[in-house]
Amino acid sequence: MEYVQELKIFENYLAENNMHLTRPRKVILQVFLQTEGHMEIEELFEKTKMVDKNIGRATIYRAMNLLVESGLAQENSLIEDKKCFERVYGRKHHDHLVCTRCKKIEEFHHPMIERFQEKTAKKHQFTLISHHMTLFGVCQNCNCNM
Amino acid sequence: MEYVQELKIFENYLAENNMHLTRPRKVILQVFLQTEGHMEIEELFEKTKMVDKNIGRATIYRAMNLLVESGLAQENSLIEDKKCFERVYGRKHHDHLVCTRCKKIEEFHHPMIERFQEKTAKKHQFTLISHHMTLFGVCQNCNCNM
DNA sequence: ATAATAATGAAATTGATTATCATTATCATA
DNA sequence: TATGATAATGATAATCAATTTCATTATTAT
Repeated sequence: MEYVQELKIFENYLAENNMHLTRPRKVILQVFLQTEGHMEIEELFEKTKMVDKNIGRATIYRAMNLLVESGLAQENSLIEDKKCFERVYGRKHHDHLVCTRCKKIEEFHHPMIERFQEKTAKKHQFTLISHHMTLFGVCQNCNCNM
Repeated sequence: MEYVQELKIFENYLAENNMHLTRPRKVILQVFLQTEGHMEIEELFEKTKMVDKNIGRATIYRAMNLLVESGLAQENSLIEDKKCFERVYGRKHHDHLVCTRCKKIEEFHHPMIERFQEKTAKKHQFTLISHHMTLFGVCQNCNCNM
């Protein structure tokens, strides 16, 4: 079994809340961890079906919420009107750059922006919890093929 | 009739697209312009009902899309799972700071952040079109009453 | 005034997500 | 390792915002 750390975190979270590490949850965790980048429910549903075709969509929704609550996953709102998840444990914080034509997603991190966000929050007397920042543009490839 | 500028912009946009400035559209524009801050469809629906109780929700949805397309309105995703609009014509660009407890929304503008966003896009060879940036935190008032 | 066409409102539809509920699985305890 | 209390599951129904459909009405160029 790979992803020992993540499994332990999930187990702990479940135990703390009197929940069980069931087979479907194990499968969903594995599929989630093995998927690169951003993923939608439907993609996870298709992939879990390969492993166990009995796992239903509702269970995916439920399990993904648990993964977010346990700190392993993060929900992004990159896609309009759809939930979208990505790994967060063991990965550095980053924001996103989305090509509005081909939908390609790139990640970036800008420490100065983060610092200014902190300062802005302080100036408004807010205790900063998190932020969403997404830049929308046209990538080089799409720019050339216009 | 107030908001001569805005009305002219809307009229132009409609004319350019072979669409008509109808009474419902006029009413919706007025209600939209007279509403401060951020508004949801339901709020606009209630307010237009005061002026003309026959205007339906579908017409509000359709008109708001036109207002966005004409550059008078902007759609924000501050509220999960719901459309949210605000005036954009004649107002300065700004981003948002949302209190996660009382849902209060404050506006801010940070030129340095904007500049770094530009630089980041350039570095990734993206032609920047727009961005979403929202900071989530707890406002002073909510912090005290915890 | 009158065609040609656009817009409307009511109702139906969509599509993602959540809730329900009977059944099944899990696990601490005996 | 059996048992019973409880949690989880999957199928299905329900929800809810948003969109589409469509017969009717309004608009505008002529």
